Amino acid sequence: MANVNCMGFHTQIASIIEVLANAAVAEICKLVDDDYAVFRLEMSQSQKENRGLRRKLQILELKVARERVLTSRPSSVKILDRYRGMARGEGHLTGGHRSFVKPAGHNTWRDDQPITVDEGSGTSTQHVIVIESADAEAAGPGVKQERTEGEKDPRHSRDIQTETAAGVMPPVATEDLHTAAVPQARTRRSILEVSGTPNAVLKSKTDTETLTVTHRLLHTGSDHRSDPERLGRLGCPPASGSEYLPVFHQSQRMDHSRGDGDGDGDALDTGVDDLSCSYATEMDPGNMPLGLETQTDLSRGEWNRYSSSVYSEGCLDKKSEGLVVDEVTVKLEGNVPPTWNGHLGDGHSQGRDFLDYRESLETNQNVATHSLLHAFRDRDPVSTSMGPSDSHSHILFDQVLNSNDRSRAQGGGATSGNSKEKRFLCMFCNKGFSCPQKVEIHKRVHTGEKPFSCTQCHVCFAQAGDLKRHQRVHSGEKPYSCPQCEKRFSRQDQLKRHHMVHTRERPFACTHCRKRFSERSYLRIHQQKNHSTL
DNA sequence: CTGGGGATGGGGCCC
DNA sequence: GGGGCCCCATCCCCA
Repeated sequence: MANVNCMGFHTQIASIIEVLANAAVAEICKLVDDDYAVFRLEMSQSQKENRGLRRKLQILELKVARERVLTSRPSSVKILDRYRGMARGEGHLTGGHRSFVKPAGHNTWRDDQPITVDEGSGTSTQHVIVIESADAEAAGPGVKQERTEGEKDPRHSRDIQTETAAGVMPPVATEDLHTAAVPQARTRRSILEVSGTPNAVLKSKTDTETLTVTHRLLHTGSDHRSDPERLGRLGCPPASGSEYLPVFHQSQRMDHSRGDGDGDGDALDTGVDDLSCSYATEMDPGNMPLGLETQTDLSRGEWNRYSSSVYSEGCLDKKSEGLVVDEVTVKLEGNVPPTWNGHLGDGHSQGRDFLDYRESLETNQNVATHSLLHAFRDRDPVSTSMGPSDSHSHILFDQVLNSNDRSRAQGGGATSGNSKEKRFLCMFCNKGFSCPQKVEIHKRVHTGEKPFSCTQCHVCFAQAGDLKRHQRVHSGEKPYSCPQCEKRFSRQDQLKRHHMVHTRERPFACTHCRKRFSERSYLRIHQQKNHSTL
């Protein structure tokens, strides 16, 4: 009996302890939640303060840049190189690593050639390059100069000021600028290069509007440098030791400003420790359309190649060494066209988004608008490709156009198919797709973007599956064999096509001569040759 | 030798 | 991602 009472007592104690424990846990949770809420509140306040400080910093930088423009002598050619305390990588510009990428096959820089800055070796200098066009005209090509830190050239810490009447300013040059043809700046502008983070900010500023182009590079692993020779191949050289390299990533979209003027997602948020390059471009007040056209000129070649150069750097990064995120962000402050959705960091869009912006400008300013395809055709064919300005670009351009026509012929065009499911439209051809990812892939038809590069033959592909299929060419893998003749094929569709040899199947009949063919293309060729007048 | 047609390789791109 | 279709290029055969 005593044992029974004892057991009951223990049970009661256990239950009490359990209740107390539950209460304690609940109270702890409540305290944690409260503290967490307070912490989040403090965090948000801190973030707001940071944003405010960043804005102030931006304003100050812009003011400094403008003051330098106003106070500098027009005829002077200077480069101001502010040393910010960190040791600059000696030989950064002259060693095996190159600081910018020059398209292969071009020994000299052209006006419209972009210059990709590679600040991946921890350089910490800040360059303010002010270019006024008139001097550039007078001085001729190659007035921009930059010296490594170790050089004692007095021009090292100068402002470059040139003044040209017209032209486009490529982002920046950091190597061998003696050979660089100085771009003819259409407007008076200053270029502020801030080295210290892998962020490159292009700013085109007027009194009311600022176009900020942010190029963010996040490199992990070792510091890779571009090889101009390899860059010559479609602007998409392969990476050694990797099967293929999807260089453009659809992520990071959330980081892009949408032209709302909010600095939350601006380039300065991308990391303080990063190297950044900032270019402030001053334009004639009230001439924003021209200035923006200047920027869109980048998309017609300068910028596209610029970004493709960066893109090429991404290709050079080894897959095994980590993720490479190449991102370019275009930010508009001020009067932003409502249809603007262009940000070069749009995963796969490359310079094409400038076209979108240009299109939106035309729309918003009641300028005679082109169709998207027309706008595309209006562009320099070179800029439609990922590579340098070689003949392949024109081929690619034709391919893009043809593929565009073909895509329409294959049911493309306005919301082909089931529109209720294909509600994601291609901005080029208005074709509908079921999900945004498919649109992104499809847009490569128009942009010519081919992020997947074969490491063995340097051929680039727009889709990963195409690369995978292609690699059987090198591996010799032919998993599909014909049961009739033991002939082997690397692809199933090839086997299927071959199978018609045995079945004598000829499903495609000429309507003019009743001749039959096993493939539609045979029929088409036949009709072109024999019934071309029809 | 030439041209038409067949077979095949391979890229583009949509589903 | 894979399947499938389209297309083009190339080679070969043959009338």
